[in-house]
Amino acid sequence: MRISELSERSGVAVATIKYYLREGLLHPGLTLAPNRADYDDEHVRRLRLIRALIEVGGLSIASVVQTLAAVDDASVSIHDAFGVAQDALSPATPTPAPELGSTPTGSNSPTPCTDAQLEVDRWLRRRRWKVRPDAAARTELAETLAALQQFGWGHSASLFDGLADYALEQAGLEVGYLDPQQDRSSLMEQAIIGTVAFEQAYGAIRRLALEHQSYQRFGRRRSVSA
Amino acid sequence: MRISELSERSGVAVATIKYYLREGLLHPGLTLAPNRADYDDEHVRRLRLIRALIEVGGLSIASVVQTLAAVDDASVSIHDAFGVAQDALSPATPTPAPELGSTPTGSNSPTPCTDAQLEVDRWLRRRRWKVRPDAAARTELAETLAALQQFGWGHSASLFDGLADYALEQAGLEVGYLDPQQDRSSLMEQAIIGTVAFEQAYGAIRRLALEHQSYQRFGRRRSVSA
DNA sequence: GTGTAGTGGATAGTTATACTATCCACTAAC
DNA sequence: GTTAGTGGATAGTATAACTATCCACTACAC
Repeated sequence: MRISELSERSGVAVATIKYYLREGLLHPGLTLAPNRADYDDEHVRRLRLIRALIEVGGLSIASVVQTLAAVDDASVSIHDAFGVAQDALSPATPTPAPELGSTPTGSNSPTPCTDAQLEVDRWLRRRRWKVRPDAAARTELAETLAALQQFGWGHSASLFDGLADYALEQAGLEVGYLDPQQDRSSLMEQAIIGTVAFEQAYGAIRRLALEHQSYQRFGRRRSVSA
Repeated sequence: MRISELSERSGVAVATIKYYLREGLLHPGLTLAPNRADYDDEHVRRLRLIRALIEVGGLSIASVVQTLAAVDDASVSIHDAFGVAQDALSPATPTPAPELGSTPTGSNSPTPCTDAQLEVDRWLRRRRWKVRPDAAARTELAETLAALQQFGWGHSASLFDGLADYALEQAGLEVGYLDPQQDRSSLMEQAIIGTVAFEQAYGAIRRLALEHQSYQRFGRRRSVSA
């Protein structure tokens, strides 16, 4: 298959495919001649996965590269690949804080992130969840906890207990759905798509549910004092 | 309060505050002289909200503008403001598809999005959820359904039934937590932060739970055939 | 008074991301 | 033997979110 056919079949522009090849998202085709290379169904399949991660999961190209590297590396276990995919979904440490005293942050921000971080770590220990100490989701959760605290949504991580009970159950179903007997790359793909797509799905469903519930509670009332 | 003090107290750089003023995210201070304006605690508070929406929720500046406009517009009901915040959280219609025949998409992509869209709309009707027909989350959910279908995660929206039952319950708790007696702007802020932060929190918790469950199922095994 | 740090406002520049377009030597098929 | 198309390289574009510079001016210290 030539690049133009790959483009047609995947719906991805030729220039974009070339870009993905350069970035290492897509394996190069079999070079038949200096200006002739052969692509196959694996390339179509890979492009579908790439587009799904970008469009559905909102991953950056760099995150996709990392994720696909784990998919392709046969020495990475399914479990470890899950970890990579999960970190790729976390919004890439939005708090680098390069330790410069030049930032306008004076005596403010009494490291609420660290407080929340400790709280989250303690909470995870109480629940006996086996997660890497450096899992990106830990930090992410600590940041959302800090934000919720600031705006009057309670102070302790036990705020998340209900969510966690349900998430554990749901994650069990999702992981259980995967068949360890099928071939490794399909299993990986399915696990990764599941990780990103169900997360988006839950977000969307939650927003629909919130809209429905807020209609029940606040609907038809045209404003609430000033 | 002068701009430098506002910067110190909020931890946002002066240049960034000026940028937010230009973009209309922050109300201008009270102008005392051509080069003197006065900012108050409301500005500090607003900056905290803006940063939380951007850092925790990952919203774009444009989405924040829209959300804050709803917060400030006293004629917008709480319920409608929820809708605005929810749409701001959806990843801004990543499928504009400007109807150009020039795109490389030939006869492929048998509008799976539309099929999934119909399926999602039917599913919502079955559940009797009251949501705007143009809610962004509908489209988003349809897209994730299409992705899940493509990768072998089942075909019907009933895949989401469990998620939806739980989301409904959780959304009820969340909306119920809001006190309609408190002043409008605090209520709005709390509702909006809740919408964005709990969504991120659930995502993070879900990833932690997935990691835990995948450890139980796949951990210690070093790869699964090739 | 005079100097100077800081201000508000405008405008221009920067960095990063994700493409998109152009160029070119070449070649396979008509 | 022409020509549409290819692979590969390189350059350009668009957008987002800042960041930096400039400038006339002014409040306050001395």
